[in-house]
Amino acid sequence: MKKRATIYDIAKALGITISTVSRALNNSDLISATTKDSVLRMAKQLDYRPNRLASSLSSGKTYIIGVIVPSAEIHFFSSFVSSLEVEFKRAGYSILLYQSNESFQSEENGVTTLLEAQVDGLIISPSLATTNFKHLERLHQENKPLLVFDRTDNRIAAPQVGIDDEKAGYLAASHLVQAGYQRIAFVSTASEITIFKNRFEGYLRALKQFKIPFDSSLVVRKGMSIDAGISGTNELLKLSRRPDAIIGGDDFTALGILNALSKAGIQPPEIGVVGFANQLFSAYITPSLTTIDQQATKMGAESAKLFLTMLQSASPQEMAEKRVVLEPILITRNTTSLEKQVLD
Amino acid sequence: MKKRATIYDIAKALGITISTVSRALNNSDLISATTKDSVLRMAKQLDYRPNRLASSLSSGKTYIIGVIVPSAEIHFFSSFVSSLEVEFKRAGYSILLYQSNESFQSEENGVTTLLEAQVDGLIISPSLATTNFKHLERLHQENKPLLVFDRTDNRIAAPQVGIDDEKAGYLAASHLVQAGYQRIAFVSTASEITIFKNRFEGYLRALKQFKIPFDSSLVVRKGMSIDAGISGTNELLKLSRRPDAIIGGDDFTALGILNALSKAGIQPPEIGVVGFANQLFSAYITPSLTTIDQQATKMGAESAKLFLTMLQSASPQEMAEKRVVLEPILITRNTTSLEKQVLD
DNA sequence: GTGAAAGCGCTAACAT
DNA sequence: ATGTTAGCGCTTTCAC
Repeated sequence: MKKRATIYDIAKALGITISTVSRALNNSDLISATTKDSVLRMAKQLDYRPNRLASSLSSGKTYIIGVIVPSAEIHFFSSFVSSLEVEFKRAGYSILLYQSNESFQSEENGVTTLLEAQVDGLIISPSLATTNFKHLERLHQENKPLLVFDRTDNRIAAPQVGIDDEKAGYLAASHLVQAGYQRIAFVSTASEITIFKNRFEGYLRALKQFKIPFDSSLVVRKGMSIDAGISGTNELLKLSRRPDAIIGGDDFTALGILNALSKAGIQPPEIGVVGFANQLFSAYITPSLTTIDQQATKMGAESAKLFLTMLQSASPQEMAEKRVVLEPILITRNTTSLEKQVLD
Repeated sequence: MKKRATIYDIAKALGITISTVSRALNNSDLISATTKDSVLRMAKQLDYRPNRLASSLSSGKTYIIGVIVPSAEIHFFSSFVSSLEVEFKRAGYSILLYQSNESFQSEENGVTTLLEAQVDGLIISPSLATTNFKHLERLHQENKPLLVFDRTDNRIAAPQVGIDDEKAGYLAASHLVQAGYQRIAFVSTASEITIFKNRFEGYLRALKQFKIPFDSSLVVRKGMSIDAGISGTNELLKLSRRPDAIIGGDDFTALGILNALSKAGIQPPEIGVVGFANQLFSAYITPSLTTIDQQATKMGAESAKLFLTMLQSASPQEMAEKRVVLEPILITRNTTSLEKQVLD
């Protein structure tokens, strides 16, 4: 295992200095074509590979972006990360990945870890447990770009990319009303996360618009998961005045809802069901699930684009007010309608 | 934006030298408890945060592991990465993520990028397009751990973690035979990737064992995707002697197969269908899909465990022969059987 | 137990 | 166009 060649080795071999080598390697314009050429040639000959660490230490830029997601296993997030990585790679940036696992403390540790690794900036979707944002202020202090996606919250002083969650809730509820449903239940989380509150607001707005009285017994907050969907539905079915439609907090919750309904001998769209997220499976289950698409890929691309401009900017702080709000997309399928669906 | 505190600041404030500070911070045992204490206190007071970059440059260890996957969007891989990240985080390592996007060139670039970032090692599942492994030998040269997962290949000199793919193919085919099917088709990729060849070998072994003649017209190699499943199935249905069961290269292919069968008015298990991967959706589609589970989470955990021991080892090269072979798990569902299934 | 000093490999003024 | 020379912040011998 012989030592890696450094710019010193190139300089020595060529009888020039390291600054010249460095310039040649970095394509500086104040260098002669011949020198540049011989340096490049010698670099290849010595199998030279730059040590980005040394460069980073000296220049202060690592070309690494920290990304914190609740879980990389959730399709929405992996899809987002995937899209982000593609865009960043193109711009010469890499992604250091950290999962908060929906834990606030883990998220704090993540910020620390990534900051110590000297990332050039941080992109995050806060955990469900995150209710204060002090740990994110450190990015400010270090004058490093911070961007929040999906679980946006105006209490965080940073640009944010997400969907219009109020509208998403509205879309879900109004779609159901227009499909003829009247008693629309809502099974979701008790989390104080802004986007979930907003979805609920949208649901309320739709009810109001269509002059449907709000009935709090139709709101169940047991979390978001298959199990939560099942137990929430069972609870709803016990009501003297049952719902005729149920909105799930996400597609997994909706899956649980479908399962519980099926066990009770009810086949949607007899009772309507709407999910959130447009998980891959939602098109393929039977009945296929009506849901709201969150545009993970587009969100990733938009986030990358915005973030790259922040990285150029001398004072990323000034962009803190920036918001990118993508349209939620209602995907109508068989849990709310009897039309034949085709897999695509 | 005042400058971050360094060990120099701590040293100056305390009237001691940076070596002492460094030792105290790193919990060296040849330091007095009082000094250690005062250093820690002062560090906190100055809001000191270590610069891992500097430490890495000096020590040669970054505590960052490069991970190259074909795509972070595929559930198997995101699930693997997620599991890996959890285990590594626990051991103080972070993950630098790179997607090859099934391109050999991109994969090569990935190796370069990660190596320049001075990762402490590399974990990879090679792209479908990867047929030579020179780019991975660089890890050897730098004496850094390399681990291959899932798409294992004995031509790579590195420890490998995967499932027994021959057995997986065998399980799929023998299960079908035992369920009463006789003409079993195989829709997969033409890729020369070892694991796909092995699955096919397993399929052949099952046929042989049950004395079912091999019929090459039942083997379709159009790739693995929903579309490939659809067109492959349409092709098979045109045969004068149709198959009575079809194995798909992965769950998406199987999804396409189901779709094409449904269009042709055929409802499994009339024709049996088996997939690979146990994607999340496979339990929830109708009919639910019989498939082979690849144990992504366990594979991630096993990989992390093995990799961590390699990181301890002075000569990780010596572990190149190490293989961890997980059992593929047959998940029997409704596409091969009429028993009632319950969502779990 | 603590200090002095030489690096780690590169960047970026400043000089020439 | 090229060279000189401080660093970047930390680790790690080697002394004392």
